[in-house]
Amino acid sequence: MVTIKDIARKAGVAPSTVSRVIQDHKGISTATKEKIRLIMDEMDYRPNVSARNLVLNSSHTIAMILKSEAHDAYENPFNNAVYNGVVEACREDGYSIISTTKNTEREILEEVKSLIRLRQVDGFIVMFSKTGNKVTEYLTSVGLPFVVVGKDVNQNNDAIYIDNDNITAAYQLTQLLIDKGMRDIRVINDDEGFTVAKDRMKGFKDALRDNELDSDECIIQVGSELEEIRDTLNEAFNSKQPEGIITFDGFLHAKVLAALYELQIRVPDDMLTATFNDSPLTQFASPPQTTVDIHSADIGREAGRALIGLIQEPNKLKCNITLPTQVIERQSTRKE
Amino acid sequence: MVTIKDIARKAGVAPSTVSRVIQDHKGISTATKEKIRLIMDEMDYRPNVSARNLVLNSSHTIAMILKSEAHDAYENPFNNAVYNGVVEACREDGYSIISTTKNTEREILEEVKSLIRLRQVDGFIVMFSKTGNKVTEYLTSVGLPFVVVGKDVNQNNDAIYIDNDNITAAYQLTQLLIDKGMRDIRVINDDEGFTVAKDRMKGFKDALRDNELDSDECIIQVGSELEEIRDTLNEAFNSKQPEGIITFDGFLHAKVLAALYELQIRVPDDMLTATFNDSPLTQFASPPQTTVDIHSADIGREAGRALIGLIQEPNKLKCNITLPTQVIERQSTRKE
DNA sequence: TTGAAAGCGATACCAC
DNA sequence: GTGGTATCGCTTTCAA
Repeated sequence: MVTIKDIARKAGVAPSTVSRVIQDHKGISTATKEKIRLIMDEMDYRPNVSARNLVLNSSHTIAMILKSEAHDAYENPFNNAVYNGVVEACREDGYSIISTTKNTEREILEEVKSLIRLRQVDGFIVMFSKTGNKVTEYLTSVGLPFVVVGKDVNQNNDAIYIDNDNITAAYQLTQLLIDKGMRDIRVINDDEGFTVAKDRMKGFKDALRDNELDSDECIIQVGSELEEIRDTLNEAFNSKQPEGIITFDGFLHAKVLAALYELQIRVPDDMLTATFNDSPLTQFASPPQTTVDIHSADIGREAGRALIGLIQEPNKLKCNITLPTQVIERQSTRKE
Repeated sequence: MVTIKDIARKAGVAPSTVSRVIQDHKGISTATKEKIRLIMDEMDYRPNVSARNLVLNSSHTIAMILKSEAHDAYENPFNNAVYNGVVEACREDGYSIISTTKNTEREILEEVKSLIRLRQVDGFIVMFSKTGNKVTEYLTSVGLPFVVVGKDVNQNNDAIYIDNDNITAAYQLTQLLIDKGMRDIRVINDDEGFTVAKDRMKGFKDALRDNELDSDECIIQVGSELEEIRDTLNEAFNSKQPEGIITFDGFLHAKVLAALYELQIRVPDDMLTATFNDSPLTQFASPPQTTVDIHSADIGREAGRALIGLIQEPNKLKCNITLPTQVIERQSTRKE
């Protein structure tokens, strides 16, 4: 294996000089820089990550923290897509990723603390946004860089927040259904706690209000089990079957569709359906679903880049990032 | 940060002794072992990974190599599930993972070579099995440990192979359809090259033969685009519409279902459908699909464990691992 | 603008 | 059984 000393010897300079060239240090003549770069290329030199990490006391590793049932987390295409985006961003700069899931905030906090000591993580991507988030509070207090995928609830200037404009997205999706002549539209959701759900709810209600539709009693809260969902829907539809439904997450939506199938409700003939977070689960559903593409992989890529930027330059200005959304209409809202 | 020297000082021993205790070295008295372990606990000592990697010239990192379009690879639930299994196995031993996808074997080979130098990967998980696999040949030649997810095509004793019994699984799935009275069953597949497809094909044909059914002309080869699939199926069904179809991969199957929907072929009323690789895509399809659960996450876990075992003990006997499969019947094959 | 040398934290060889 | 110490590859002062 070729080391920094080999390069130095061949170039007739000291290892420290080579090290400076690697870092494009100002104060090294262009001549030597070029000479040494050439030799590094020739010898196909790659710096040893462990050695560098050791002396810099960093791990070149970031952690991605999810909050949910482990099983669900890894099956939900949204998380996978974001993860892949993060992977991409990390590869560009040679970072590694640790990804963990816990169910409660307490457990997450433990994990975060242990991660900080145990593996020397350089920063965190927190995959959820909530008011009174203990995890972000803790990270702020210890001063470790982190970015949050979600909304900046209380204008936290210690971190970068990556989000879509979920209010507008939900407004547009709802408007699409209203434009189809739907008057009775309901929302299906499984966890009210997250900011993303609140935003989507707001967009939904705003759209109803602007179209002078009533927004009372149009929220259906469900669990995560298929049978449970089916029964809840069945009961909710008992008095009056809505003309259209919007689910706040694509993964949940797949279960809703399976439930509708069991209830013998046909899409789009009996009911229009639409959801958020486009993925194969919605693209290749039967029928393919109208969704809001929130560009999950891009969220991940931006989150990764932002975090790495923060790690390398902790004092840089922390500006939040809002990614565009796009309503994709498919057959689930196309009644002949 | 507490280091090995701090422990040594507090215990009144040399750093080397502490190091030996960490490795549970035989030749250290139980008394000192216990004493030092206590102190390590008290001081909440964690070995520095970078330092250890540096001196051991290892990276504590394994690579997972996929062969397909990047986009597809990360959307296919099978790959994600296997990956999660690998993650779990790696976490147990503190290993990190690099995952990459390339389209051609040439590109993969380049990536592998570069990975070996660039990041000092300790071993590989090769996510495909083929006859004449250049990647496994190369890895064998350089002597780096690797495991293959797939079938041991030519009794390669230099690596561990993790696989299901795909022949039997396909046989059982086919038999299930035959038991439903289906006589005209077709297979849909997108890539014949992989061993897994060959095995499933054999199981399928064996089942037909044992039931005295004709197996000619029952293979439908499709591409990966939805429109393409729809057109191919439409044409294939033109002369005679089969009574049942089996797709060799669950991700492809989702597209097939979407195509059937467009062609206005109803499942299970007009046609029974079944596939491999159970996932949310098949569980929550409309209708939920009969599938073979190949326990993808377990494949990943076993692959990870096997690889780590190989890394830590390169000369240990390399025995292949066969995981069980399980046919799960759902509504797609239940005609009222 | 460059060089010499100390040191990051852990391991393993050679002594005793 | 245990201790002393060179070593891994790189960065970074301090000097020149």
